[in-house]
Amino acid sequence: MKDKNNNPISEPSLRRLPHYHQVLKRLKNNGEKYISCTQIANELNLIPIQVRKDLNITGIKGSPKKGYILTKLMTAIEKFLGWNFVNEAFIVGAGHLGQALMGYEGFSNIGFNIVAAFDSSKKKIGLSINNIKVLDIINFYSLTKRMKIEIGIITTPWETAQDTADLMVKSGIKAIWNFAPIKIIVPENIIVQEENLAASLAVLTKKLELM
Amino acid sequence: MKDKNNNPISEPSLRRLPHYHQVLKRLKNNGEKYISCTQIANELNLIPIQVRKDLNITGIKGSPKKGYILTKLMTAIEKFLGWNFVNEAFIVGAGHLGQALMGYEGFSNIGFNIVAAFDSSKKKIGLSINNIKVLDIINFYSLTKRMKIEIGIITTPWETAQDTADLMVKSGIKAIWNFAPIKIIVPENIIVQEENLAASLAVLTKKLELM
DNA sequence: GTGAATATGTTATTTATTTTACATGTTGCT
DNA sequence: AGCAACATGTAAAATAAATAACATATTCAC
Repeated sequence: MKDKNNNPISEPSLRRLPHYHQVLKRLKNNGEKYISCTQIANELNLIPIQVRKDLNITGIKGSPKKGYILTKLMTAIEKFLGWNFVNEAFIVGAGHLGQALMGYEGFSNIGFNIVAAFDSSKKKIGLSINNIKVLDIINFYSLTKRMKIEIGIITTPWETAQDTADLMVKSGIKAIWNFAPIKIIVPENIIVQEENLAASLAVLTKKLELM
Repeated sequence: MKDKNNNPISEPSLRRLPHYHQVLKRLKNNGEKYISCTQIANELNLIPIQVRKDLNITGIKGSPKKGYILTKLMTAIEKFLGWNFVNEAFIVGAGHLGQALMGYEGFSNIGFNIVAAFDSSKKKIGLSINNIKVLDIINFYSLTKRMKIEIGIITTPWETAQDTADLMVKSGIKAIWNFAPIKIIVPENIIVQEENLAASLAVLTKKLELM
């Protein structure tokens, strides 16, 4: 991945940035003003150089011997990750997992907002979870178009996940966050982030077995 | 990562195996007997050579011109991933997300079983979700020891995630699946699988921004 | 039967990521 | 003021993963 200035951004680095931010938040409450890569690395069991390289992609500059100004660093990460403005999303599938995401308080801190949920089940339609209304899936297309929503979350059963993805693409969704346990196939200009529990579990149990 | 015979197993390969299995399941219902890497690759928008190399770590042998016997391949993946015997886990934190995991039907297909849940809130203790009882966290230590549970799932708020991890380590848990949005720190002989929504979202929104 | 087509399996190359090494710049102490 | 300590930033090396190239084997068509 390349940013606007053609500097490379590696996906692993991107994934680590929220961790750094979380550590900084804690250290800020301790009253620290400056923070060094070494300190962050110690907190997270990483090595300082990796932290330094990761932070470097946000454009932050530190001072030798002192490190980074904590608040400036936090702001740099927030800005780089786009947490300072809100990304709106629709979620399809108001089952257990969908409701868990709707109820997740942490999203507001990272500029993410689930605007509405959609389901096809009469039992779900009309519910309101954490102030997010569950609407009839029938309305997904028109509402997505009208509100220009660009992010779709799939929390349906696997049987309907691909159909949901197709609907999302047709409706103008540009990025899909897929929690269903199948890999969805979409045109290559659509961004997909797969969140597959079976995959994670495969890694965990294999490591356990080989211990 | 190395297997028992010192062959390398890459984590990305491991994560892709469940996807292959899911495709095979579908194709089996179509009545296919043989399946080639090319077909699997087409289904998943991958390239044949990657599929072939991934399948190779399971030890499966295919026939030139025909491919792999579908059922044998499925069995090989299942065996390699340990889906043929059951991994038991305890979950701590019976909130939205914890309940979503307890209610997730897909785990039984992949040899995973959440035996019991634990929480400290009087409101949660005593509940039963999908036949999984929510017990008092007070009993976690003794029950883990007695039942020799090796996998712990953390779905608590971030404030108590590290304490929960410490409790798990003290109780003899060997592998932790962490859904709390902080990186937990554990002794290096403990396996940790982090499931961080903010990290995934960072990747998704950054790609969207740079589109 | 013979050869073209196709799929596997192995080896080599390229690319991506992590780690190491080193040079530069500040601070704070004497 | 000068020097030691330490942290940043950049360049280079090592490792890991993805991709490409090639050789081998088997089926199917003629």
